[in-house]
Amino acid sequence: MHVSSDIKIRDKAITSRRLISAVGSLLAREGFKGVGVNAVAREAGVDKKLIYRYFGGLEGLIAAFGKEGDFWPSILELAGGDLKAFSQLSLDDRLSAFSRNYIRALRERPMTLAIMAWEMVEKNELTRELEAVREQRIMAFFKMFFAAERPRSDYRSESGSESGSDLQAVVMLAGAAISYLLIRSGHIDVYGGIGLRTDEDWERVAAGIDAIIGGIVRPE
Amino acid sequence: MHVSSDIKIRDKAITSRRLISAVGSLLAREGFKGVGVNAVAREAGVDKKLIYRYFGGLEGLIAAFGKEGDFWPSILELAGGDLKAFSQLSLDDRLSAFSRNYIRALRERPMTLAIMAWEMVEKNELTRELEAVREQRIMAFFKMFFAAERPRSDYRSESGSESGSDLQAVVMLAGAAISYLLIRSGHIDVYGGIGLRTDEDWERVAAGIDAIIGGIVRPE
DNA sequence: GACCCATGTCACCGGTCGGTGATATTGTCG
DNA sequence: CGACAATATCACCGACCGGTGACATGGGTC
Repeated sequence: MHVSSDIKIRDKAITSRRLISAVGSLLAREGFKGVGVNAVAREAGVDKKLIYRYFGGLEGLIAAFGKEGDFWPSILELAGGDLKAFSQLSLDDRLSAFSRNYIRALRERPMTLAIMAWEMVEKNELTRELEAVREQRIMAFFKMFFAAERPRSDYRSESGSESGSDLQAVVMLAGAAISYLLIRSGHIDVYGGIGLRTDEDWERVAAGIDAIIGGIVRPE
Repeated sequence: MHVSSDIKIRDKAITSRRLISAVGSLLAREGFKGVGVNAVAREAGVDKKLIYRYFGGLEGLIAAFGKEGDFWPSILELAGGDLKAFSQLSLDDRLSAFSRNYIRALRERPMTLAIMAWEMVEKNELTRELEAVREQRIMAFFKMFFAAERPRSDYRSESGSESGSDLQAVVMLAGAAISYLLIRSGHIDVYGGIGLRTDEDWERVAAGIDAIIGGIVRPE
């Protein structure tokens, strides 16, 4: 009796999804330390043997989780939701908006922050996946909105160095700083006198980035 | 026979030191995941019971290790070895030198980087100790060399915001960015197209900071 | 010498970990 | 229906974990 296909989907597919999403909720709730074979199986309400049967082990399951989820903000989100409008901003407004969008996007993704914390400590299929996606997206984002813009940009380095490479370094430094502070905000409230809790705190951080960008983009 | 005091020091003192330094070497060699009661005792060649007897447990031992070591660069080191000379540099030269000294100091301290990675993930007596020392030193450093300098500094924010707070935010953002990249350099070779391996890579990072600082300090 | 206490050793505990073989259940198809 | 293969469960393994009680040893004090 092939009852079309409605209720009988209670097999491998649904179990696999249960396991995968168990990784996610466990990761969000307890951090990467809580992600073990036994814990994941318990969380999913499924026998751990199935982790080995369906995914070949925890690594495979984690890799599957990495490929499923979209924990990294899209280019669209980093641009603030409107590519056209974003591309028409001035260079420093673009950079400023990017940093704010980046902060907001990550603050909305505790799971991504958990993975980023994991990244600081070890390498696995999940962190490799996140790493690859991020590197690809951030480079695409940079090339789309900043590198191409360089010819008609209004900044220049006053010293005789190559005028182009610094912008990339500065953008990535800003990203690194934001990432560091966001990850650490999970365990501390203040870093070097800078608060890491409230919206106002993060506005101060964003303003600091603005100051940096402002200085870089238009040295007058 | 109190044989002065030469060989008979084979007691509590030496054993405690063995345990403490075992934490250090284990941390440097295997990262914080390798620091457990059994592993530390094995590394020290001592029974683990003594960890409980002498330190009240692993937490106490780790706290003792934290108080012993000087894993955080001193103000002197961050200033480049000569406080007077450093204080006589121009503001942007001071900031530039600071970022380079900070990078070098941390690159020379893999154990400190291991603790900083640990910090990203959980809180314990060691990370609390490092956190306290760092917060104190970095604030003292900032106040000593930058905050006091503010009155006669030559930077200003063009928008109407308070002119002072930004410098602190920018300095801490630079520190955060450097910390992030240094910690991650343990597991990846490139971040956002920026290399994290060779001296030249780190020189590029330092140059990026210079560009930031240059923009901030003299917007004209 | 006898004593005592600090120091160190050993065996053992309960619990959790990752991993696996045997077995029960269930849907599908001939 | 009967047979079969996929799906799921269960019991169990050895290894390691943090933690502790019982005991050996040895050095200093009276």
